[in-house]
Amino acid sequence: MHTVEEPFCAAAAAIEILQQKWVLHIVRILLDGPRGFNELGRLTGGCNPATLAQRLEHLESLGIVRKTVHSYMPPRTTYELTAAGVALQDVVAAIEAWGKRYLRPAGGAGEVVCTQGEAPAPGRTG
Amino acid sequence: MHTVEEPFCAAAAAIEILQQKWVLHIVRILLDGPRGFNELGRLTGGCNPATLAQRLEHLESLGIVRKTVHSYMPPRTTYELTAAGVALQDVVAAIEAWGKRYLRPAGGAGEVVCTQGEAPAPGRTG
DNA sequence: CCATGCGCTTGACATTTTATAGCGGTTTGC
DNA sequence: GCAAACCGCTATAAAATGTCAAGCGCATGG
Repeated sequence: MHTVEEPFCAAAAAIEILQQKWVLHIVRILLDGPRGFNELGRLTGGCNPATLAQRLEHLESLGIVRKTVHSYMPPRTTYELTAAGVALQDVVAAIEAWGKRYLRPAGGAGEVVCTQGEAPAPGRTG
Repeated sequence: MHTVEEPFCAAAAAIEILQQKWVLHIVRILLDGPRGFNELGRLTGGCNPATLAQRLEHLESLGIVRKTVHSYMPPRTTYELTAAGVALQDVVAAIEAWGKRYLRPAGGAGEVVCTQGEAPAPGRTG
């Protein structure tokens, strides 16, 4: 679609994959162990089957997720991370660390970053 | 929309913010220094003004980005990261490291993860 | 037996992102 | 001086994407 100026930016390329809706959630859940399709959908926080199937297929084609069919009937499948997928733990860990440090439980109107140590300014919105 | 089972998952909350389209790109660019609106749009790889404005406003309300209007006329505004925003460098760095390690320049049919170095398994990535 | 759950697809719908044009004005080029 | 380009940013419609609800074929639990 674009990306014509830079030869290859690893960060930008990785971001393109990870910023897709639900991807980071999927990885995060899978980091905890193999999961089934519906189980994964629930654990991600409610990813619908259509999107989940597409994300999973994409991640599988990328070699980040591995799909294992244990039996067609009754249907029993598990998704797990490959080595490349497990390596994303560093990313998820960094995100979680950031969240723990700068995000507060959110009262309801969206998350708010706590600018502790920052914002010497008098204004609000911190 | 959801999140009813867990009291507060920092990782999930942070992911909700970061997985929005262009957010990670914006942060990545801003990590390199303050930028103007249109400049930012170009550097992100072509984020359109409508989305960019919305993302910027959201990030600002979150306290991740700080907007500074130097002059209304001629219009001169700069966006830069707050301390919370700069802290995302760890996340971007982790993403970039992962990308460098597991992503290859992509021939054209989408990026492909290279499972080299890892995967002590006998078969191929499957 | 009937309801439920499994993995996953389909189709209609809602939300999000995109492209394009434009505002008011200053700067640049000729 | 005038036309064009650019600044930050908004409006609009169209396209892309994500969501919901239902369901297939079958095994299990009440």
